Amino acid sequence: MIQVFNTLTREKEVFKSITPGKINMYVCGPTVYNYIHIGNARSAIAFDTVRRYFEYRGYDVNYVSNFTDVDDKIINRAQEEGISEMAVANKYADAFHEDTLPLNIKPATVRSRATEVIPEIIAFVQDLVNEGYAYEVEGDVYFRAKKFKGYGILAHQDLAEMEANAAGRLDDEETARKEDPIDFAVWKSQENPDVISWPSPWGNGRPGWHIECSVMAQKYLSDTIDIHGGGIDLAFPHHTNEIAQSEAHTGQRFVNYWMHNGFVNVDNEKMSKSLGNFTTLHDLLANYDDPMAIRYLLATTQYRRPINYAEETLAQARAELDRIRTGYRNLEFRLTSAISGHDNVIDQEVNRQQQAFETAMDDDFNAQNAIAAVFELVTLANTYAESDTVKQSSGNQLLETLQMLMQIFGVDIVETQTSLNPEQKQLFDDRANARKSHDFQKSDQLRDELNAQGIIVEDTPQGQRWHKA
RNA sequence: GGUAGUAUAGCCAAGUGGUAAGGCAACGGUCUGCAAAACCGUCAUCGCCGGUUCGACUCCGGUUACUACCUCCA
Repeated sequence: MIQVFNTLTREKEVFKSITPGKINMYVCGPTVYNYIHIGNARSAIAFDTVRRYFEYRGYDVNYVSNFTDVDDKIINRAQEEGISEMAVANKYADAFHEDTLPLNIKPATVRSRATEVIPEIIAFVQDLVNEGYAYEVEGDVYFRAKKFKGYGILAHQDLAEMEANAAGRLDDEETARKEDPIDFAVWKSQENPDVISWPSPWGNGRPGWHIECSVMAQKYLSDTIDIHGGGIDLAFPHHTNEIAQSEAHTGQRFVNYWMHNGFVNVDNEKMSKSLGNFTTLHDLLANYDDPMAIRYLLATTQYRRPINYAEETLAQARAELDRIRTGYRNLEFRLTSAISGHDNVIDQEVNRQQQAFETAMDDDFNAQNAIAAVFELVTLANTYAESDTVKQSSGNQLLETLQMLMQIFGVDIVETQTSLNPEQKQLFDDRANARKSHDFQKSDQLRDELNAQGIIVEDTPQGQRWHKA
């Protein structure tokens, strides 16, 4: 039984998919006008981890996400750089794929772009107009928020309050056009031939921000989907408006479980584009040599909690991950001289911790409790590796479990296989011989030499071993 | 102003009506020719003030601080 915190009800609810064994989920992707920042990465990782856990639990997950590839920011960027809107979108969509690869984020089952569903968007908007949920004003089409019963409940916003706030904020021109200040655009007029636009029944224009997600979720999934995810800031207005559009359109419930990830903060302050205090993943990866540590940090914090990002927290995450890697390596090496068979005590403990992991993750993806079970396995691996007799089967099972559980977080703890070059191999063997003949001066010198080449040599009761620094 | 969230050791962070998981760092010890790694051990009374209770960090009331959302934003 998996429990999921549903933003709509603000409660943990027992998760039940519409179709047994299958999950349809939609996650809001980035606007591709720049490299994604750590906050975007966190969102992608949070839902990738959710997806991986559901898959581990045997679900077939249909994961749909989008790229918003046409909006004001992209248009501005295109004009600044003197290139087309699509060139901007393509560049940063490619960068997204490139940068998320080292973070081990699984590709979406379907990754759609807004501009790929323009006909569907226009048809959707037309229907809203026909049904009286939307109206046209000089080429713009607005959604009548008030006509949709229950508008704002996702974010628990009070309509009257919103109205008061919206009235004071919007520029007069746009407010004047709308019937009501809280109405929002589903289609935006664009008659300037230098700016990208599509012909529509209301003249040339482009989609409003929220409409693409409603359209894609319906097109690639269904009228009612199991899970819709995104950053907590999207609850209002984006998801609020999606609900209004979709439910007005289909008459069906749009989403069963709304999941929202918490923010990444910098120095305890929100990281945002307007504050300019964001770090792009692109830059971070360029200056950091352990992408798995980034994944570890972002995946092992419960998805709804804020993460305070700093070099120090990343370093701490890396230290934790190193402990897991080392434990894995310790037992892996020990297994080279293990005997066949298995130990019931070990097997049972491995099983127990795996269950603890599942219990934790079942509880709204409580990653911190899950990782605690992983550390129990690490300690078990280390103590087992030090025992006099190690059985192949149990040792292997322990390692496989450790690897599998970390893979749910998208963290690969098995270092890629490398080998010593012939010279290093010679130094390594010479050192073993020097130690055998108690020539410690020489053996220490050889160890230093290898160390200088990034090869760490360690002695164990089973002989010396090495790994990369 | 409205609506939410958070406050647990030097740091990160679980948790629950019955005397505080896990990790990082630190310190002590074991192991080691020396290291490294590992292992063992030490390290908090849970923002503040009241209340309920046999008993609260956990429930209730109040209070303080920080953060977020209220049409740029993951």
